[in-house]
Amino acid sequence: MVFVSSGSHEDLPLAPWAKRRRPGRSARAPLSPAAVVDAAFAVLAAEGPNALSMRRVALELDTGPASLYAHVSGKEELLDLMIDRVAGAIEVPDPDPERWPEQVKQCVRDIYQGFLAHPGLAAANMGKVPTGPGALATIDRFLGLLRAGNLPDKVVAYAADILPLYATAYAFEQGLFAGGKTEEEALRYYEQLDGFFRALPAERFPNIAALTDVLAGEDEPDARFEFGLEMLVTGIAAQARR
Amino acid sequence: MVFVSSGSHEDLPLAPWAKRRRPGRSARAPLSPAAVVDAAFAVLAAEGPNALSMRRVALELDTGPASLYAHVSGKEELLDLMIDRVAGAIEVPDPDPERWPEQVKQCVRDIYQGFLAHPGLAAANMGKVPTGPGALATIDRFLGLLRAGNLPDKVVAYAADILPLYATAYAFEQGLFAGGKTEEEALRYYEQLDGFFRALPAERFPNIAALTDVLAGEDEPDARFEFGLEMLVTGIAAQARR
DNA sequence: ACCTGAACACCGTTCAAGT
DNA sequence: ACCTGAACACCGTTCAAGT
Repeated sequence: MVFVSSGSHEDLPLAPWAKRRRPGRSARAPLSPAAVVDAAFAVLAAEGPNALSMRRVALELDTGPASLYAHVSGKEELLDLMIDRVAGAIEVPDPDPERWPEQVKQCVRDIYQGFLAHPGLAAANMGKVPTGPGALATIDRFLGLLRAGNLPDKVVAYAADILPLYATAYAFEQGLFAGGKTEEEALRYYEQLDGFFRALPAERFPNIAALTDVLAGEDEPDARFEFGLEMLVTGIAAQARR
Repeated sequence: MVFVSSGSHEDLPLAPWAKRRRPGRSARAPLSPAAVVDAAFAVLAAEGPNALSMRRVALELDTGPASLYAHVSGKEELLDLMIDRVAGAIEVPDPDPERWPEQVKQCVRDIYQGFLAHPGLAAANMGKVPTGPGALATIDRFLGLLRAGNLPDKVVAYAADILPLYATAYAFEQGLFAGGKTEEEALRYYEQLDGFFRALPAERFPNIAALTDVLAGEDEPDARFEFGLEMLVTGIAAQARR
């Protein structure tokens, strides 16, 4: 789990000589966009994506929902700010020609892990062109890495779109699937699903029946993610100029 | 645009001797799960995904929201039923070894187009294992097509997951992007975005600056979709047993 | 059995009023 | 300027009551 936070020190204990604020809003830092985003991450981590509402974030800050709108234009911008932190936290290495395919793959894994660690953001990230400073910095470095693969510019541009889309979509899917399920619940769900597929009439669904075992064996999402990733990166690398 | 409907005849004129119902709920077919799904598709087509609420669907049927719950367990099931129609409408051809890669690609395109034509369903489809009759039939035929590629069973299983995920994610992204935008608005948005990227400081984002032209030229989502599709299918085909 | 009005427990957002 | 209570216009879902 990646911990994402701004540089604020609000969890440090108060120095004894610090003026205590009158209670009402407890001794918290004053509101700011960063504080709102911090609170949103706290809510997300503590109660999951379904609890991530303006009202719940306001509660986290001991205030009413209207107060947030002085620092954030709305829920969409709040999500964008959260996404920008996650995107900005992704570290893209300096290109090393010897390890190029592995470097690209690791970046995509990091995008995947970043969104998987913060369920609810993957969905909000799809269909948007990132314009935040964190995302732009990461994208620029990622473009730099891709360009080191000696690819035509057009392939670089396509790859820079498709690889993050793959990582984001996979994280969205995986996050929804695992979301709010305990280990035990997930196991139960898998068993039920397995039972359902085994109970299907084989004459009507012959291919499902023939593949039930291997379809059921897919409780390794990582292997499936790697399978698709390997294909995409291999395909991209194959377009290198000679 | 794909038209999806059940076999009901509700748009036929009433025969003159047919008993007119007392007005209150106009002369409509009685409620049924299929009628609810029909109404939901009508709302989606007329007002887009944001309008697709239980309440709006109920209004379409001249009734209150509570009435829907006699035929559908909730919004999630309604979406599942809608998805099952879209999935069931996808036609998977009998395998033709000579045209195998093209056949697979066409199926993925059809999934993409199916979800693109019904925005809002792509998001709801992610992270779910399909269990409806329409989707199962399509999946079975798609598995049959994949198996004709002489692939190891495990590759068939992975491909059957990743290809629809790609199509669904792409449709989700594209649908969000295009969603509710007129042609003119979309063009304006592209211009603004182009302006934004050109205004970025080149020394801080050198790779974005170097690629602005080719990044901006990406107003051809179909080409990008095909680029990724080609890679995935080529990569899958390459795993055929010799 | 099927349908319904009314209510419950939520949303995001706005706005006039406070300090 | 920043914050707030209250309200507005929505949600999905439940439930007792109708027919």
